[in-house]
Amino acid sequence: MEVANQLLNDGKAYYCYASKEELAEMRDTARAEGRAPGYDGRWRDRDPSEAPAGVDPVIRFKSPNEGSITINDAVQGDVTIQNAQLDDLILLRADRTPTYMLSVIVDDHDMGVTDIIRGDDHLTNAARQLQLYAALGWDAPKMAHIPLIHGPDGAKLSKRHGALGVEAYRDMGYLPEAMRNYLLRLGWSHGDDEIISTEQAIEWFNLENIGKSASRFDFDKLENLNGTYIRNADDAYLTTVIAPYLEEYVGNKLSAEQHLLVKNAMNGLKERAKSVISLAESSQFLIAERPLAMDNKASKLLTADAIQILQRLADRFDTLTEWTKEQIEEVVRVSAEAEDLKLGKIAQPLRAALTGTTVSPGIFDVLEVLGKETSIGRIRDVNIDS
RNA sequence: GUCCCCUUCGUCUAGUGGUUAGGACGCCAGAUUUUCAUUCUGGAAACAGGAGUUCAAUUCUCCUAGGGGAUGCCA
Repeated sequence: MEVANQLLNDGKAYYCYASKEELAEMRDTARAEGRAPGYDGRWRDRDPSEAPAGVDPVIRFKSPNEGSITINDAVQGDVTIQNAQLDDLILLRADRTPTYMLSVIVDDHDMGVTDIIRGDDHLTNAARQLQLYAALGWDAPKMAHIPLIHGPDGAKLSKRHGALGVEAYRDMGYLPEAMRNYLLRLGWSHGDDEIISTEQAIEWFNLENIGKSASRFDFDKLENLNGTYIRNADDAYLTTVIAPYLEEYVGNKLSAEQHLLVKNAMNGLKERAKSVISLAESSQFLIAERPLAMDNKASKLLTADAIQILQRLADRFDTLTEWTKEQIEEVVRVSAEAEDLKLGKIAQPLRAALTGTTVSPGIFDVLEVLGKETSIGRIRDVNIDS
């Protein structure tokens, strides 16, 4: 690369023939003596004519040994590092390819990058890069080094740990907007504000309010945030989001009617979901084939007595000419009275018959959304089963 | 080892030289309720420790401890 050659010509870089073994030895002795570890600069001023035969040299940067360099960081403040602490880094490898340190510098410069925001694990790199910028006579970009995010146990995030890509969080059922809100709040604040939309975040975000300490990833809070975003989300949008899960469940594409069915039930469904996954699961009963499979708790509710009561209820439903929530509720309440039962006693078995589970949106909503035919059909299915 | 950074409830955080140290998640209790949720009310819960500056320190300074990061012919 020309930049490396330019530094070479300016006497700001040099060839180094040190072997891997020598390097390891330098590190060991430096550590033993309590000095800064790293290359000791043995080829810094040596003439290339002394080079050992058959060794492809690397090109090292002749970094200043005296004084110090201070990084004017937008979040860390002024951080000063002694130049002596920084050894002569490699610019070009033995095979003439550039190292990361050289690449970023010239890339950023060529691309006209003005601001660098990255993890604070790059803080010492910043010092080295600043030296390089100075040697090249280039203006250094503004820098901001933000704290790292740790795993739930306080350890550094790793592949084993939860530092997964965004797709992983999507697959766990987190909405992108909830994820953004959570991450934003992790290390940055705007007073006591917690729920911050993406639009609001764009307007408010700044570097000054970024904290300096590392934070832990807390799934409980993420989940809570996810729940509130789901509750506030548009029904049609949520239906689209869970459609793929439902299609996997039924094994084929959702029909227009099924799609509509789910959308119509969404208002009650989203109220109790904390993730896209659980939302999809709680929606399954809507599009399930008759007869419904009962889960354990549901079948326990369907005693012989309960089933008889439900059949009588179904008969009453038959006589309805209008299938509206009000009509349905009226019939159920009247039935309960006629059977001398509390509403709950009839609502739970009914829920079991209609959904196959013990958990669902309000029972009248379920009835209405399912429609007269399906509702009565599912109730009668229960009779036949037993 | 050396260098750099960090430290307010369990977690994410607000905050000020004088506050009952605030909010959120979680937790506990209660209310509402056809299930589960939601919602509402109340509660427990923190300024890491030690010096110093000051009439007064959570807030300013120093030290200690603890945590994190960097120490590659990786990026």
